[in-house]
Amino acid sequence: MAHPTPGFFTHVYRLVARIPKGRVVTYGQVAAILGAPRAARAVGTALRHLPRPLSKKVPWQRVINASGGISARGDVLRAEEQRWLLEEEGIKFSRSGKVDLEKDRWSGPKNWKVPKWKTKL
DNA sequence: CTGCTGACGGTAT
DNA sequence: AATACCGCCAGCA
Repeated sequence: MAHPTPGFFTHVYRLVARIPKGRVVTYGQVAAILGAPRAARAVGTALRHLPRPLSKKVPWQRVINASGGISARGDVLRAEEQRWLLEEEGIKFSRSGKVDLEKDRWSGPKNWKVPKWKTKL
């Protein structure tokens, strides 16, 4: 079909693309905004598979974990780059490497319509 | 359909 | 504070 229903990953990319520079959101937040409050892990999976070409349009570095930290999960190189990119846009990290979510968290788009994607089960 | 795999998150230790 | 568990879930073999 010419207009296939966008999958979950696509919605993740579309939302992340709207995060303002200098602000951050958690994986769980992204999931909740998309209408799947328990799919935080799937959001992480989506970003892990972010197509190279899209990395220029999608500010993946602005998505962090619920503790305000960067999820390394083995990929230390990426983690370092992520922190560097965030500091580059003004985000400050505590001595323990945490972002101040109280101050830098983005609450999500205004007048947001929860999307729907091909559901399973 | 079954059974993995994670850039998660909450709880318990 | 740091680990360890465990439930969740979209994708994919």
